[in-house]
Amino acid sequence: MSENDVILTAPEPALDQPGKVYEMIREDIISGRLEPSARLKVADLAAAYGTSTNPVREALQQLRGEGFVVMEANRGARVVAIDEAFVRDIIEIEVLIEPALTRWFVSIVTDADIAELEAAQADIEALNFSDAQRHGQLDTRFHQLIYDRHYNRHAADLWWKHREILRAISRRFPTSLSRRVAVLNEHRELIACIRRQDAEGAAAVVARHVEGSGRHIIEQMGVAKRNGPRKRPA
Amino acid sequence: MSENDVILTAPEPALDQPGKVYEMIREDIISGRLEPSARLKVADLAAAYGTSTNPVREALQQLRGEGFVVMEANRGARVVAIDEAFVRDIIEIEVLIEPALTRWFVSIVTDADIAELEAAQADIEALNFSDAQRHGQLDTRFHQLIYDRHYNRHAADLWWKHREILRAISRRFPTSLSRRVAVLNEHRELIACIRRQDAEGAAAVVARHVEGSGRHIIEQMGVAKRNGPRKRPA
DNA sequence: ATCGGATAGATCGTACATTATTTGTGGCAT
DNA sequence: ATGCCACAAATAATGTACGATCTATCCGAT
Repeated sequence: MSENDVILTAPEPALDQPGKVYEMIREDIISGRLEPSARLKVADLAAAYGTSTNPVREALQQLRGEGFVVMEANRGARVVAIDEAFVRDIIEIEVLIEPALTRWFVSIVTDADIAELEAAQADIEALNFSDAQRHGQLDTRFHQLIYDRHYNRHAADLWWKHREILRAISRRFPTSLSRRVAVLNEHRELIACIRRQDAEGAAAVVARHVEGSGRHIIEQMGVAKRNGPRKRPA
Repeated sequence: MSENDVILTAPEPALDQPGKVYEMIREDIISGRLEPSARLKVADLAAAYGTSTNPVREALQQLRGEGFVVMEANRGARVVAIDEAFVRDIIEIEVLIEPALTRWFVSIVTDADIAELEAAQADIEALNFSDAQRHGQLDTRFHQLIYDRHYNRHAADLWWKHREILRAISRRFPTSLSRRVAVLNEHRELIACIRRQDAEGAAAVVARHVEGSGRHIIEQMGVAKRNGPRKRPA
């Protein structure tokens, strides 16, 4: 087994429903069980997921189309390599899209929406950073409340895809205390802007929020690299 | 054969190279030979392209990941349906991305780049609308000169994908004279802004350019619809 | 050090089994 | 006679198996 082969060992529970291989591989990429740049051999994956090679190949093709997997002719598939440039590219796009989605949300927001946002934010604050995983879920939910309302499904889906990628990356690194505090403050600011119908203000906060999130991830990636490439957290 | 089945008849030349089925189907979608919402039966496609079902299935999965094809479980694949909302969604994203890409281009542009842009524009004007197909190619090339220089491959690739989709749609409708004149003017304005290092001006022109293009396509779609759905141009 | 064969693995093809959906049919009750 | 439900056949997607072929990579012989 070479340096970065597939590392799935547990033969996951057999699947019955069609199309599930795709979801399982996708989930394993997003959750980090399949590391960036890990080689994806169809035979190994088929064995790991308890299917034949054909569904695996189709799943990989779909993931390729979505950008989660890169394939070279006759050289097989790999999980997409994630470096600083990759994160920066995605963040730059989000800095454009998220403020636009937010601006529109402000124009249609209801009291009930704001109440939901505040409830989500309260959940986050109640958690108080005790569980990074759960925190990520709640944070995603907070923003989802805003973006899922938008009529532009393409933009919302794009956000979601980027979000999942970033979540996969973030999971591999710790979130600094200062960043976590900033997240809470920015959320509060955002709610305040929305409440007073300040679309531009909300958009500006979101832009700052996304950019800060990206900068933090890139910094953490740099730290990890300087500490030497490692397979597992020390 | 039901109302909207696959309409490819000519068995295209046999393919030898791997991965070509994908490109051929993609090209047939983009070129309009496979109409929006056309059903894509793997057996038919396999016959049409002279291969077996397996490569076709994988190609469809990849196209699904890229958004050119939609699939329902156990119900097969269709070319993505294209309506006004679809175009509007894509255009809204491009209105955000293209100005950003342009802004950066202005900051790194060289005299040689400007010369290339002017040459491309001269080609377009020399053509003088005599060939709509060729015009589209040249127009794409013009913008590609700007966007391909950008370091953000994600954003540039996204533009390219959207561009191909829009090209597929545009091909089905005529471009009005007034729109064609506007395109030329906007290109000239854009070059002027770039030449004087006016990043904001260039971004504004591009935003207007994209929005105008989108509006025109949507209008043409509306016209076509009011004239009654038709399979072939009268 | 370079060449050439051996091997691993990807790609593609064929054939067939399984499963889901659609469609058609017939009986039954109203 | 009309409408509705159950069941069966047809259609097509999905999954399995296996073999052929091609490419890249590794390794040993020159």
